Amino acid sequence: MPVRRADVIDAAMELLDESGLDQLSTRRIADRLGVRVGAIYWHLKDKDELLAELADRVVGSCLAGVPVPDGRADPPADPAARLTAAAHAVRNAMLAHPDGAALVAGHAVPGPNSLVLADRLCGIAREAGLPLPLAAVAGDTLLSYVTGFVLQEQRRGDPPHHRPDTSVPAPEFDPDRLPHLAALLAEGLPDDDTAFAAGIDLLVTAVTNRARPRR
Amino acid sequence: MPVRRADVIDAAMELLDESGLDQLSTRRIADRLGVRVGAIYWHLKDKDELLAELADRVVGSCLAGVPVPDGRADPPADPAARLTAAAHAVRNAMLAHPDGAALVAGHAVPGPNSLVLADRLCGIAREAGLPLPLAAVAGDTLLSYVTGFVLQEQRRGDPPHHRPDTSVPAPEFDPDRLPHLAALLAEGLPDDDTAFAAGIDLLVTAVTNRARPRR
DNA sequence: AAGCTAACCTGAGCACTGTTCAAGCGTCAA
DNA sequence: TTGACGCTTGAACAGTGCTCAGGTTAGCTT
Repeated sequence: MPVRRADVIDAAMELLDESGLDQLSTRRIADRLGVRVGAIYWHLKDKDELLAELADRVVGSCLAGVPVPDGRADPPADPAARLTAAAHAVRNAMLAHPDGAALVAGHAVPGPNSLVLADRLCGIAREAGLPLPLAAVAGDTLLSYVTGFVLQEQRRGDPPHHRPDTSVPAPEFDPDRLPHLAALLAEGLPDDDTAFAAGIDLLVTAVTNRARPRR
Repeated sequence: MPVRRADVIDAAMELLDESGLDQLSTRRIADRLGVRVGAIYWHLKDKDELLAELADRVVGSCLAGVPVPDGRADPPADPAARLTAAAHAVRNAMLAHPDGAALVAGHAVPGPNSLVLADRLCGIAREAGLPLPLAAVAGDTLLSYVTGFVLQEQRRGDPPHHRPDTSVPAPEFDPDRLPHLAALLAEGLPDDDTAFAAGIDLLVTAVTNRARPRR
């Protein structure tokens, strides 16, 4: 039974989940499929094509959690809640795979799922009352923020053997030159979940306030 | 005259500016310095160490444009303006080098300049009236957004030989499944500068509104 | 049954990458 | 003169993405 294109992508996905993005080589994929490297390139023209496919799968896996704009007559039910739900769905999808954020951030051409996601976010923003170009910007802002956040979140957490120093976060840390960070460190920094929730809250209230400057 | 550590980083920076991140190899740096590869590894232990240094230089080059929190008695002069100025400075610094965003997004341990930047942003947010943990979140949100935005901005613009199809942005583009994107496309999408400005405006007014929910 | 075509795969190889390390310079101090 | 030390070389290792002429196998046509 021959290997099919989808099999290659499946194998790549498994490999990604097991060992992260930088262990994902064509040779390893071939090994897992019981095949030589050249065979990979019959199904995919590029490694880039592979990664694009993986990235689109990752964002696709969040679409179930992203509410569809309901399109009913106004007022549509709580656009703010739908936007925050969407943001969390996107983050969770990225967190579900090692280097998930790097993957989706790393490739230019948006796959079909990315387009659907962008469309939905824009749609919800419109139902929140934003005019079109601004709604698009809002959706894009939300997405850029989420990818940026998860990117640094995963990069902090992923490196497997990079914790010889469990000391203070910064080796040489001059509290006089960095007064606010020092103060923050003193009263304990928030964990990723609450920081993300707070950031999203900030963004979403910004969007909904922009929609109705004066109620 | 021997090569010094700073020389290596300088050469790497030049190479980055000329040909982008994926052309930046240790061998090429050595060539430029008139030296063999091994010499590089006497000055730097890793390529990662090199990239971290480059990244910190990039964010360092924006610090001049990032206002220092003035620390005067309240009300401090226009924190909103200072935040947007900072955001634009960060973006411009990243745009000044190919793959600048990928560089700073790509490495976990924040260099000294990154710490200073984070501290300043947090400080401005505090002067805008936010309590400490929230101010930190606000600064971080802003940074995550900027890096996320410039990341996709540069990835769209950089690929050197990837424009055989100057057709519509999306090859198969079903306007029924993507109604909002279709509408957006119909009335013309905003360029990067205005989109960024709008996104920052969204974020900054969110921050300042949060500071004073009712004036 | 013979022939043909297309899908799929192999083997070998190219040009490159980051990284290591014994050995060798060159310069300065003792 | 003898060391020691800073800096560099040469050569290699193990891995990467990618290509391609040539082989296999299966199914369809005649």
